[in-house]
Amino acid sequence: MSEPARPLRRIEIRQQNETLILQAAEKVFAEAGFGGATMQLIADMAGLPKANLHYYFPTKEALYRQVVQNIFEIWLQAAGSMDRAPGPVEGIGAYIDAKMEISRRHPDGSKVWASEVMHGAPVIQDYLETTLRDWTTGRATLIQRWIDEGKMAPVNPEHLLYMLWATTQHYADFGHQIETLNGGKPLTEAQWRAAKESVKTMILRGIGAI
Amino acid sequence: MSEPARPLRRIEIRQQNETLILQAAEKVFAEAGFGGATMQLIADMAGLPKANLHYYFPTKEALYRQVVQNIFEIWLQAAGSMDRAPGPVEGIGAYIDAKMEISRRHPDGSKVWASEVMHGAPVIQDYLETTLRDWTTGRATLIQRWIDEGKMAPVNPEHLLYMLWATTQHYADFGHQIETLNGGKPLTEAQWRAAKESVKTMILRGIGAI
DNA sequence: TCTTTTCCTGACCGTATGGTCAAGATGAAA
DNA sequence: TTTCATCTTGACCATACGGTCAGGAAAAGA
Repeated sequence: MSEPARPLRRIEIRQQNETLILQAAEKVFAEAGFGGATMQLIADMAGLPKANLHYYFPTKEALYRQVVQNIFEIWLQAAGSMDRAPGPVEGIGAYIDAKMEISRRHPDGSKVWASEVMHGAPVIQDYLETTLRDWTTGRATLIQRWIDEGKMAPVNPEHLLYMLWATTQHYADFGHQIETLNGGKPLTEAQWRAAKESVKTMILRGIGAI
Repeated sequence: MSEPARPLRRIEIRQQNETLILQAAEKVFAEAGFGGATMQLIADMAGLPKANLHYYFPTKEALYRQVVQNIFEIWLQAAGSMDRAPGPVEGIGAYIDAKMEISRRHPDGSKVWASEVMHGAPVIQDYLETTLRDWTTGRATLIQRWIDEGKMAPVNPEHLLYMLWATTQHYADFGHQIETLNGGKPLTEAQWRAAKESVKTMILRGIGAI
């Protein structure tokens, strides 16, 4: 029936349980918000006793912090897709693809991130002021270069970035609304493709790149 | 110093206190989320004893529900700005203006709305399925007509609407992030104008209307 | 004025929550 | 096998929360 059940090694135990807890936590935090989430609920979803959660993560805040940081890592990964591109069509196109894929694969993470920022970023304010700000100014410079090279229309780089974030993350954060308007059914594979294409076409044409 | 302090009439008292409570509630719900908000905090912010809140609103849910409904009303008002326009430039332009103005004037309301939808719209699901769905299909038809009349490129109307919502509401929901990237200062009057223009230009060009 | 209705609020209650702890179980090391 | 470090967990605790209530204050009506 089940696994041969070889006794797990220490490191395996730790990693397995931490992953289990973090996955459950991401889901619960996304569904209920930080204040609405309870350690008991996360524990139940992870299939562990509540006291065990506090063994791996001393406080609810610590657990939440880890969840948010993990999301930021994913976010940073996608951020790289914009570089090493000869122009906006490839660079911004790839970035939209990557961010749409995140919205599809990690909707809970995206919601936790949105919630965190909406509440004033109490936990990741320092990231906003360092990593995110650096990334943003770097990318704004890149966009400005493309503009100077005549590869796209002279748009405000910051507002373009905001539009990219807003539009792509909307498919995760407001996924429930989209699903409702889609007759109560999640977007199909084909609909996701259409969404990506729509977003890419409208934005790339909007910045005069195509 | 202060007012002559004519004793308030019943109806005045009721209206004044309800408004006071609703304003405080909107702020607290936006800052802390439904789960993180406490009746005590709302009461303190409104300058009333907690028991008085329960006199006007029987439960926390009832108070929250009223806050969300008020936001939906504002949302619906802006929704009208898209009609009675000869084409996308005027219609969508006006809609963007209206929604950007809401993001600026009612950022807390926008956050509460976003939070509500992100958590699966437990309170306003029926609105999504009725009013919002009707409005959306109606506007999609309007956009399709503009496309058929050759006034804009053939884009998917639904995804255009999502982009409009996402982009405009981003300035409220992620206002903290934008403020941080703006050197920690809120957008100035001029920056808001620039934001509006950027959004309008990029989207209207993106749909081939200009 | 007297009566009735509405408004106000301090004190209180049951519950649920985040967090603790001590004692036991289990895998690693000697 | 024996010893040690890590992991597990039921029971427990202090606190904070949503909500109640009784009794008084104030306005409206007669």
